[in-house]
Amino acid sequence: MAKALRGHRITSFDVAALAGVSQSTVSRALAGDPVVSEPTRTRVVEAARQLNYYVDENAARLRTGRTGTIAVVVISREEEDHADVNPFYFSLLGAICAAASNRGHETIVSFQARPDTLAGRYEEQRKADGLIVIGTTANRAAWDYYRELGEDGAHVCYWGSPFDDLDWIRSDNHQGARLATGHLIDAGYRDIVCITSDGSPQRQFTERWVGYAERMGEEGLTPRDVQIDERLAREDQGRKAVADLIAGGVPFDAIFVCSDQIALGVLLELHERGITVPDQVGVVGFDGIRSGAYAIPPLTTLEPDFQSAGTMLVDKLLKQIAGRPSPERRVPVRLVERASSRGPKGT
Amino acid sequence: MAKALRGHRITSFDVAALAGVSQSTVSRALAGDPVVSEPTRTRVVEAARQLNYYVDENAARLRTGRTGTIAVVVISREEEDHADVNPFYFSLLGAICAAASNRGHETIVSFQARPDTLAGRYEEQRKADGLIVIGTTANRAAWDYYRELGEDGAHVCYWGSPFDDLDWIRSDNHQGARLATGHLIDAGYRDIVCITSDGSPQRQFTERWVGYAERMGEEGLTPRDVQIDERLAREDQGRKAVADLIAGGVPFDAIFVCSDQIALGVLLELHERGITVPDQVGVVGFDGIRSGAYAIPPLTTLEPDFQSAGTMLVDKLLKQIAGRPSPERRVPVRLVERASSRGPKGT
DNA sequence: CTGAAAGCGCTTACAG
DNA sequence: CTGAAAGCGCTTACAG
Repeated sequence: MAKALRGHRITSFDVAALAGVSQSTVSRALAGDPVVSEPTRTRVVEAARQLNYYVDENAARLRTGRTGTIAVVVISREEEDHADVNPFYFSLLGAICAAASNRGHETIVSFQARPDTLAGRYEEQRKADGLIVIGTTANRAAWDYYRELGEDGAHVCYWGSPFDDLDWIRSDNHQGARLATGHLIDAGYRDIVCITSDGSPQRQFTERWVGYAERMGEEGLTPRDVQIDERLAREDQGRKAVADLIAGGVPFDAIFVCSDQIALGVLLELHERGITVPDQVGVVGFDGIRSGAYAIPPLTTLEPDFQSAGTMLVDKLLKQIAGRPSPERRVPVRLVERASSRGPKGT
Repeated sequence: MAKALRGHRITSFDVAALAGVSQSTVSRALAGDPVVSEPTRTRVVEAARQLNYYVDENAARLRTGRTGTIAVVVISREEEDHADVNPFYFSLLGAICAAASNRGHETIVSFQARPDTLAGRYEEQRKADGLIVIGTTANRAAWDYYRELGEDGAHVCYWGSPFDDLDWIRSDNHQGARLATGHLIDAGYRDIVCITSDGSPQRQFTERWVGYAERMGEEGLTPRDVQIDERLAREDQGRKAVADLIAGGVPFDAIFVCSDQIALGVLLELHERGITVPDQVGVVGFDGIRSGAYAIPPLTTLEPDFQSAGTMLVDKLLKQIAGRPSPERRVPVRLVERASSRGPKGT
């Protein structure tokens, strides 16, 4: 078998010779063309097995023009190490690869950060049929680059795009924020603030803020926001927001944080200041990253259904390629109750 | 530009016509062949830019036989969700993709878990020039599958292989374990136990145990191990090991845990039993996963240099493909001191 | 149901 | 330094 890889390459002609049929019949038989008779197919398959033959995908793709491949780009911050990419995107990446595989597609993956090395001409190079872009919205240069790609006619789908007009999938942020806020209210918290950002390109934060504010209003409570400093690392954004909140002197007994990564910083800062969670202050995050389960204390959060997220992204892209519309945009989220927030009052 | 993707495909013949040269000159010019004169190259490059032309990689690969692509397989447990893959492997995956990109290679990524859908004939299908396998050693069927691939002549490199005879890269486990043990000893801990596994395929655990035992011996201390139950999830392995340790009645004041994931369970169990860390018991993990930084308390650990790990894996594979030997096998690790262990005595 | 032939778009000896 | 031509290994009309 080593010979098959190292020496003369086995082609469909070799299989044809062994099976006693023509090369075109080999191609049809292995592609599963129903026009081939069953006895012939059996002979061909057996010959291919004996010779350890596999179709050369480059030749097949050159001929058909289809690649059966999806490119996935993970955008990170320019200064960020690859080991420090938000684990949320790693989980999403895993789900996308799995979903693509379920649909019979290969995935080529690329981490992109520096504006001078952005790459995405996958379709022009016939490396992929389309592109899924995920990752931080903090890297504006990257988002502008991929937006342009789409305008040039490439097939692209996004997770949580900063641009509303693109083909995107997002968490059900509105419903999730309502769930989080309702959960805190039910637990007896009243002075609930929201750590968010409305100046950032991160539309998801705005959507979460709106859901929170809406639910607060329904209860006759006043929504109040603390804006993060986008220039800091996520964790430090959380620390600083808590410092700002306390410096502002407005009383609070719970915090809805629009991102788990930021919430981890919030928990650290509260801990260091001797403020006990969940007794003095309840905290709820958003995203369901696994670090939350080991935080001080374990973080209540809203977790999107990653498997659905992967499948929806892949299916949306495949439909876009096929020229069919796909209305689905929102991934369902569920509340994961942990120790950073009390349970419903009286429980 | 949209036309370039949607309508007639732009080829090197179109570029040749616009630049007023032959198709072969276009190919040479864009490939950077130094035989092409500078004025000619400039004209060709400009024509390609105008037409938004990119080389069809399928045609190029068919012709050259090289793919410029590395396949990366992440093995997970059969029952495991893709969102639950050990974050260590996600960090490693990011580093591998980055390193491959630095070497001018594309990466196709696949998550593999179920034994009936294992896939890896990347070279036979001419999808990649070689394969890097990372992930849990708990999935024995998967490791056997990829081992066989290598025996069939495929180019494969592994992270932390259960098989010593394969071409692998691992953390410098021996040195790391010595660092961890020395750190605990310096802090004044004496009854230091090691949570590990010697029956498992995970050779790295054995290597860490050996380094720990060696360092203990040098200090005249008795090494003692607690074996994990491989059937459990990593976190539960840690919880159970602590329970076993306490049930055994042997005194301990520090634990060196051979994996961060297991250590997170250890911390939770100690916390729930009211055992304070680092005062009553010091804890050190291994792997440098980011969740450790948010654990109760933040986990002291040994972190491999992920960037080196990615580069070493890619370079080892490329050398294997080129038929050249590569002696490098060990990735340097550094001690990351956090609150789960005291500092050196008197500090 | 099967076969002979064209052609996908490149790279690279070969010739000049 | 540049061009004409062969050929990589398939898929798929077309013919029978």
